[in-house]
Amino acid sequence: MLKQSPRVLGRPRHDENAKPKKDIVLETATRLFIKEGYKNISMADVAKACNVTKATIYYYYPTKGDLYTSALLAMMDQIKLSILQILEESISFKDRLEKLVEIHLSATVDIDMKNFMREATINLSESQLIEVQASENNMYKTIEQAMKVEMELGTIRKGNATFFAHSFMALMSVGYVKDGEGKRIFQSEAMAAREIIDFFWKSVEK
Amino acid sequence: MLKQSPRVLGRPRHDENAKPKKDIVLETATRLFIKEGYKNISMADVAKACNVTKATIYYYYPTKGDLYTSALLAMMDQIKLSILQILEESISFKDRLEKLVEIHLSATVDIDMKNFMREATINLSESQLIEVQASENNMYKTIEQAMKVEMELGTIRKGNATFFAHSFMALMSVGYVKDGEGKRIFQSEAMAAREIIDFFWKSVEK
Amino acid sequence: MLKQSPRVLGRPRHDENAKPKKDIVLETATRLFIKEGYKNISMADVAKACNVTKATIYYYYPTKGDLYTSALLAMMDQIKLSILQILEESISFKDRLEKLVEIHLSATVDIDMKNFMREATINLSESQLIEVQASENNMYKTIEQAMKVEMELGTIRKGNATFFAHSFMALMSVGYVKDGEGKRIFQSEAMAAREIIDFFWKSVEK
Amino acid sequence: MLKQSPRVLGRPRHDENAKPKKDIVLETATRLFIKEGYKNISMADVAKACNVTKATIYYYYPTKGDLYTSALLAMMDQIKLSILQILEESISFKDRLEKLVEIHLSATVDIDMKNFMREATINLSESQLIEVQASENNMYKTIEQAMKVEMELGTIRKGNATFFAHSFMALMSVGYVKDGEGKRIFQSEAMAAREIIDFFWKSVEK
DNA sequence: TATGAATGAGGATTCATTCAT
DNA sequence: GATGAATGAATCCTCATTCAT
Repeated sequence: MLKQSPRVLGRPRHDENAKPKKDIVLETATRLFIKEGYKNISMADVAKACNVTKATIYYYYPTKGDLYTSALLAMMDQIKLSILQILEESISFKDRLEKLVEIHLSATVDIDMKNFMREATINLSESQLIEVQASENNMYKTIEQAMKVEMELGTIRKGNATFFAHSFMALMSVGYVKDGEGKRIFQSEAMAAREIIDFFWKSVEK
Repeated sequence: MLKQSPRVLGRPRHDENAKPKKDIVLETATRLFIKEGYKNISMADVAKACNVTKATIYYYYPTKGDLYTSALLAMMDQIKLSILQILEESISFKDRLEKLVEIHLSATVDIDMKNFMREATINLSESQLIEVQASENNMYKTIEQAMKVEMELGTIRKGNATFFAHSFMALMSVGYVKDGEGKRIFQSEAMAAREIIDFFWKSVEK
Repeated sequence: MLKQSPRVLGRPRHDENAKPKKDIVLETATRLFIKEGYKNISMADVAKACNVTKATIYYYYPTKGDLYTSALLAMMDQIKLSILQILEESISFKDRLEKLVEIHLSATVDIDMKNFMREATINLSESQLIEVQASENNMYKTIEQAMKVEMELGTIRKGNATFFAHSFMALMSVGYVKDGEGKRIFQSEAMAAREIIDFFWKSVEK
Repeated sequence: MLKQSPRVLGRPRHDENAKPKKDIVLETATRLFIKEGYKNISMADVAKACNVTKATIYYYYPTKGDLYTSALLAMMDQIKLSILQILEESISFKDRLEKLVEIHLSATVDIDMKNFMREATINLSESQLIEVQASENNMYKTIEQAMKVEMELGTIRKGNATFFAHSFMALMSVGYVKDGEGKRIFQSEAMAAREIIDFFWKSVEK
């Protein structure tokens, strides 16, 4: 009788293409935390979604708070990067902002920073929280910096750049809004971006 | 050292001046849920804060979800009422909006509707969720309606009133923002309101 | 405008036909306990089914155990009475037994005495248990007595009357049995009674 | 006085001679459920009796219903096996039945299948109940099958084999009966078995 | 007679975390 | 590296019972 699944003997060669397990865990956890929040996702949930055991996760991330911290940092880092990239393009500032909004609305289900920061405040340790806050601040500073530059260039009126940056992010999140019947109020991300930036621009133009 | 006398079983003697316990529970729970969110507040926490036992809370609210639902409904109702009241005053629309922002920034720690709705989505039952969504919708409709009226009156430009309403609320919540060092970016609620409405008004004026 | 439901003023005349509340409670409780057992029925369940408050039940029955005790006693008493009545009829003993079986299979969903006695043993106080056991014994003694009489009369063979009585009751409960597909193994109570008594009779006839 | 050393966290050192904890839990739970029933035994009771924590039990059995289901299945399986074994012996059918009864009366405190099935019906989930019912059916089918064989062989009269099987089990449980004073009505399991089978045999012999 | 309000004790279940292997 | 086995503390919820009215 034939053996069912013939496997090569000995230690399996490491699959070069396989992602390190640590990264799989982080990505999976990030996705879950975004969807359901810190308290609604258990370490068991993450483990199951990764097809590993809880102990494996603890091997890489000493506490749940650390995993959450790592997830937030990675996420913000990525957002910051993508913001930087778009802001560097050589189209008008207004067009850059519009592109930024469109891409973000397309890329994610409502990543609400305020939410993550709130959960961080409540659930993380002091040191973890400081890390996360620094990263968030960094992310906002990126936009703030761009606002300052454009103020200097005269593209937009002079004003409180921090306030402008936060207003921009706040308005961006309106793109996700659904009305009373559960329908998006915009037909596409592109249209949402257009309307949002038109609105924003009126406030900041000279 | 004196032992604290343990509460007694049975119906307590009624104090005419006392607030109904059901209201105390609701108010306390609302406060806690606002501060820490659904999952971070246990029924035991609420009970302790009310100085009653858990069973007492269950006497009035059959599940934690029901308590949360009631808290949200009451809160939204109150917000809606206060919005209505301010919007009815006989000062200019811009001034009414400014007053609205100032009062809300003063009255509460960041009541972030998006947050509550998110927790509702994740944690409530279908029927509870529907109730809460209806109430939220109602609240927004109040502002939307005012926007429509002012569009007709020609005070503001014609546009998507739903979008205007949500943008207004989104910008309002910028008033709570703190910068990298944990300092509020506005010195007072009045100043925040002034700046926010100036910003908003540029977007909506004719 | 008309008042909605005009009621007669003053204390309502006591409805002579209305059953005393105490009896309603007992009957309702008995029905529930039979269907679901002691532990699966809460005082709240009973109260709800009676349309009164828990406190009302406690007004009549000082503890849940007392309510259960009363329910069992009433039930056994009634069963004993109906047994006595049937056994007194002037038809052959075999026919009396058959009638007894048929009537009991028709009257109730499987009233399994062993079950009640077990729950009594586990949940009742010493004194309550003694009462119930006495009553159960009494019920069995009724049948036992009949067996003895018939032994004397020569209708059935001489043997252990206690054993006969219990065998009779055990066989009676086979009438409720369902097979693997959930179908009753007898088409009617009458047929069940016939088959059961035929079976029993073979064992006890001379 | 010595404090009992608290159990330590984490995976305990493995003792080769020790029974798997999963089995210990199942056996203990079975014993307790038999004695006191589903609702009267809490997970804490089981845990205490096993000298493990509740969490350990949940590690192996995801719900109390699952534990009960497993316990019933194991029990019925064992009973079925022992029935099969005895029925295969090369002594007369009547002797085999007698042995079967004697062994069961000796082996257990009144394992009342009807009781377990009732608690199952009330407390288990649909799917759990189906499993248990299948297993119970299987157990009865074993006896039924033997009855059929003996009918063919002419050892007993032809009749409804399902009814015979259930009657047999019903009569067997009479062996546990105690009279009014709490005394068993038979002096020994052997005598009970003898009397029960004599009784049963009269009903089924040709 | 009847009830509304409240409690203390427990019961099922979840979860972050630990540790020997 | 990765895991299986186990825990302690908490969480939501139920329930028998009590007592002023």
